[in-house]
Amino acid sequence: MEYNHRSIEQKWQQFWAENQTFKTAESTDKPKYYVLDMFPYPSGAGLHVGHPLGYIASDIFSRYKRLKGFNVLHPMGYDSFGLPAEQYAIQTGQHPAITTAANINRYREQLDNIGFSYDWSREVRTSNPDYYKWTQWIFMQLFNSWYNKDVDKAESIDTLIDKFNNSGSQGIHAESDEDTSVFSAADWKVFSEEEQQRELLKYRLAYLRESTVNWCAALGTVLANDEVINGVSERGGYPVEQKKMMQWSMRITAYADRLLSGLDSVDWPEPLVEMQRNWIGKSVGASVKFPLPQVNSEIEVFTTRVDTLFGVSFVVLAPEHELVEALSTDEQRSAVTAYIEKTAKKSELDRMADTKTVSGVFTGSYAKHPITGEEVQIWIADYVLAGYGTGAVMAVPSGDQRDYVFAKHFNLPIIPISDSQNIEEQADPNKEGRYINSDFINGMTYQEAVPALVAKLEALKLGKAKVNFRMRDAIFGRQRYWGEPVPVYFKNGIPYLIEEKELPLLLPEVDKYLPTETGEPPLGRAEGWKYQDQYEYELSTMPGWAGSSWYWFRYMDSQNQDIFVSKQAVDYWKAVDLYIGGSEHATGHLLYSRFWNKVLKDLGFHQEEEPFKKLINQGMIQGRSNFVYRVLDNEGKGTNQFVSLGLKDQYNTVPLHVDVNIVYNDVLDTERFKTFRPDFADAEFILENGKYICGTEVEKMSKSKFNVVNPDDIIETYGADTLRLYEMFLGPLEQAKPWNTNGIEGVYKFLRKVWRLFHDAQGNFNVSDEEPTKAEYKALHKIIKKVEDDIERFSFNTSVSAFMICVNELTELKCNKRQILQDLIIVLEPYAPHIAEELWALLGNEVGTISYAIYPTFNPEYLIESQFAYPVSINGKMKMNLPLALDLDAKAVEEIVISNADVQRYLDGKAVKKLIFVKGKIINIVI
RNA sequence: GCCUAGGUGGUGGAACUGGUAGACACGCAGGACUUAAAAUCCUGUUCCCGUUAAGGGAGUGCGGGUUCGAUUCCCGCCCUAGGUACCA
Repeated sequence: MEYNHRSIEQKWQQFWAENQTFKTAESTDKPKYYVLDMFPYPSGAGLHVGHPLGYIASDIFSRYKRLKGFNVLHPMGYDSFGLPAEQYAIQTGQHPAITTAANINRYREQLDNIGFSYDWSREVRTSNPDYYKWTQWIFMQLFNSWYNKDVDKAESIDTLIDKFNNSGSQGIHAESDEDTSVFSAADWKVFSEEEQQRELLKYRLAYLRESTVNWCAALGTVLANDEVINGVSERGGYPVEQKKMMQWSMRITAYADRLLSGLDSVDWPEPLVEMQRNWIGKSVGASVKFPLPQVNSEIEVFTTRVDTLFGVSFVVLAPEHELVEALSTDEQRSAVTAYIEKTAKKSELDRMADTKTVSGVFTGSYAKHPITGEEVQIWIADYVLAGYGTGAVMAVPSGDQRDYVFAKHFNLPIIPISDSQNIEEQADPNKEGRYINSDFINGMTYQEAVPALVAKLEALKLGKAKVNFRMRDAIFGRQRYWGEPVPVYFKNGIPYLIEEKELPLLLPEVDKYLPTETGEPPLGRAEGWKYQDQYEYELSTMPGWAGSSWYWFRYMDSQNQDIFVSKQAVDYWKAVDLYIGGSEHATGHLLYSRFWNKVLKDLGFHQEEEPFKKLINQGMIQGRSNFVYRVLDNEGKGTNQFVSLGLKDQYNTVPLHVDVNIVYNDVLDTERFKTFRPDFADAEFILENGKYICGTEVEKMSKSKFNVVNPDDIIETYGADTLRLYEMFLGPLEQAKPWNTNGIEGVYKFLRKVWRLFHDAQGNFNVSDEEPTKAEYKALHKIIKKVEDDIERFSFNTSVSAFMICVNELTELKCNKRQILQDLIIVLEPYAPHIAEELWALLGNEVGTISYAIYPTFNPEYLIESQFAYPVSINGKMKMNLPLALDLDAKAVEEIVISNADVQRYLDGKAVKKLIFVKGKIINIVI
């Protein structure tokens, strides 16, 4: 029988499912290993050939680890709350749960076709009440916690209440809102319930506060910062505006330092680590206050260069700064108002795009320099951003290029502050010289000046050392339907948690998935949706990232009804050892997950500071579009003639996308093309060499470009094993690459060769029990070593090539030895599990047990080179085949006499200076 | 602008700590088997010179450098992709 991928693959997929071959349990006699894929959002379009890339890699790794004797946890699930299902519901009225279930079924079918070794008994779906019960429960833990800076971790809110009861707000070092009150224990005790709750809310890790949010009117919801790309929504590309709203937020900024330092302990790709570092955006500097006696206030600025304080010649406020109104003098008021109106009209995008134009306006007021007391002008300008730092900067034109340009433009003073500065053409921020024009730090170096200044400012209570972060707290509510309800109700406008035994708080039914007439979120439509029939529930739902911020815990113990993960399970599985997914989650999911992981650790639910030890980003698979060229007539209208790529320049043509599935190796199947669209039925072709060659272009994979390739189609034609091997063969895992089916035949041929090697001409399984020869062992042990090395360093593409070489060698040797095959298929199993299982069974092993086999041990003895002639170069130049049976001693090279006549001619009487050995062989003689 | 990754045949790519550059595969050309096709197998395939061959020369984005020897290390530049930005 020929290699029949259809029957083999169907048989084993069914066997694995029926026997639960990959079901995992905690085991004490094997080390554990946790391999996780980023779970997919099940979209209506199903999987295309790009999606499984990372899943195949993780499956290969999981299967390999099993063969290496590890107890492997390799689960899969669905991130099933999200916008597309809801948008579809708005259009069609179909409940998102129905759409989602259908999409999941489709995904599952497609995943099963590829032959993954997932333990499906642990599947999670974030939209299942059994699952989101615990998402809500974790929210409650966050609501019930505060961050104690004294011990640098989150604690139960009860410990804070105790402190308030004992000593009031004194001596509390917490991450909190800015506007916390100062009170004594006695004050606290007489606070009303409402006052107490309002105060506590300022400390909770999940809190409700009036915040400036990214409001997307088109989507009818707020968005987190990572969901806004270049001023438009990540999903849909709709405009986003800044708006003040009461919103749930997560105090992720409390963890900024730990999120940053934790990056040093994980094995992640450098670009990803860098992205998170930039996102967190730590800058070390000082905050400095410029007194405003005229309004009995002060302007606080943040600076990373407090040493340049005496170079300040003016102060700049963002147009949105709260003091702008009070500081505008009557003469300047109209100019200021006009400027604010002008900047307000500019969209976020315009403001970012236009960094060249210098603009700003004088407020008419002056602030006092904190040390010299001199008056400095206060300006407003849109180069200062309201959202970063304090929304105000001290301008040092000699040291900062933006300030320099601004000062030049408006003719403001530029004060040199260092004897090493050159400020003829531009600002000079160097820290090398000694200070001048700088009061008491004159003559000091940078290292001396900074602490001196900070001490002085602290003494004056006009400044202090400060660390500033770019990262903001994460907005946690969405004004949408298809998400987790927030387990909160309101009494007198104060949020309270519902009781734990009420969980899960089920998502209620609504008549429409749109906001209410009064502009409330869709949950406002739910009838009778009140806590204990009297208190209003929170109407917004949780954001998309809620369910994905803890799901790796649930896989450890997915059926547990009492807790999100049992102590026993989490003590065994600990953290994810290998996580594979796309880099697009760098500042979203991967940051939020680390945050929740740390909170849950602080609260004592597990021990791991970081959830994902090693992370690999698989590169995106792009589409590769094919084009046909339609010939245009004299009036420029399309005719029925299509000209092949190589001849198109002789005609006036227009390119048209053509379905890549009717193109093979860029040659168009002209018959199928005629049925591609009705108006192509009588198409005529101008061929080159009897073929129609299509043009190509790399684009995003999308239906409208007819370049979507469905894995099911590939599997139908070539089989899952071929798909798995080919996706790996395509190139390095981490590299982005276009999908191109052109080379797939080579991989398919390889599998057929393996099959034929162990079958006779009649197609009967045929192995020999003879002892393998040395050459056969060599071929085998080369592949054992190579695949092991490759998998350990995630270089899957080179393994596939090595397999091909191995089988070519064995075919050459006509080797069908049982002992060779037995080990060969174990090595092959991670990549092509179906054919491996089949051959394993044919060899007479217990059916379906190859996954539990032991990876063969590499024996280096088989790889020792025999002493034949090989090329040697002299001074790295000429090469010759040296029949080297010479007994050479590298220590005494000068004594060496090389008798070979050819070599002597080249040596020309010169002494040998050095012999270069590589892997025990001489490869170069230096004379 | 800054950060990160990368630039190798007609194509995808290989070369792991500096050691025969182009493995493996696709494509292409020629051939075997076949009435024919499919399938399979064999040979060739970086470029230039050389009638075939033997042989020689050039060659890993560009220009230098270190080394007996550089795709690999160093310096300067060009280009591509991803991220990020008046971040004070």
